[in-house]
Amino acid sequence: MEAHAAVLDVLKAELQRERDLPLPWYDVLLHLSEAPGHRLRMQQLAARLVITQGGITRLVDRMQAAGLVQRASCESDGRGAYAVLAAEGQAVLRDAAPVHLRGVEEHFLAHLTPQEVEMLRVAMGRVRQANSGRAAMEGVRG
Amino acid sequence: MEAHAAVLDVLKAELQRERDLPLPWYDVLLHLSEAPGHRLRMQQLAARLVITQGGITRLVDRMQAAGLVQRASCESDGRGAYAVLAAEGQAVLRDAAPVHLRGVEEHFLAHLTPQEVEMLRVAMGRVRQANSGRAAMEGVRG
DNA sequence: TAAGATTGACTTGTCAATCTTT
DNA sequence: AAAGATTGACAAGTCAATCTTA
Repeated sequence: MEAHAAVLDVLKAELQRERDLPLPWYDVLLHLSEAPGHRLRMQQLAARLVITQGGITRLVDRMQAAGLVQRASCESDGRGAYAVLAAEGQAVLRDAAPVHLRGVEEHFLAHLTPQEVEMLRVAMGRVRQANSGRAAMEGVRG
Repeated sequence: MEAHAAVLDVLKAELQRERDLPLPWYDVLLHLSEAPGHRLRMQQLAARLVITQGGITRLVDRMQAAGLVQRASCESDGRGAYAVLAAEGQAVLRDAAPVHLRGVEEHFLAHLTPQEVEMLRVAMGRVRQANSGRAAMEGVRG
């Protein structure tokens, strides 16, 4: 827990200082850029960032106001909405990615052996899988 | 990152639901109970929780209002203040610990082999050490 | 009736300024 | 002058209620 918090604080401060970009914004841009059509449903995005529905609405609000993403309605489901990567968002991501990737390398990966990295990848994937979506199920036990 | 967020959300929700206790409060109680004299300077506590000075002041404020901790002045340094574990806080910790420990076992450790756990412990200790206190140093590079 | 998204009220933490003591 | 703690103003998320569409 402490390692996670410490690394994140460093990466967050670095991205903020060198590119004036909050880490959650980077995360949104990255996920959108990897998605087909550079777009994701609000729910999908919320799940990937592990935040709530209300949270993703407000986050996308701010990024839309800054011109980094746009909203688009969903043809197949009138209730749904897409968050779409804007051109400006793509540019910002391209600009920030090297900084962040170097940060991850320098402040995290550099302290681990390749074996540790691989084990971490596999083990954490297992943990993530087992716990995804569990917080939502209030009274459920098991 | 996603594994961390997912596990934490589950543990947080569990502790809140079954013992009506926020996870940061548990963390404070735990650190105080392990400290000599059941007390820690505000700074020490902030460092362990990886939050800011202002943040720890407010957190201790709330827990003091709830009767779980007390404040005490420091004899050796008139500027300093201690957060001290109160009797009620000790009771709350005793009551909540089994729930949380079972949660950690069930939602985290159960998905890892003993080898993975040990490697994680060592590797993350290294990462934590390398990154502790780095976020505070604004312009420093290296 | 339920699901997806949004909004209002609120909680909790951050940052920068301030106060006290060293 | 600097360090430890606190405070005011603010940022960003949560929860529960609401609106629209399925």
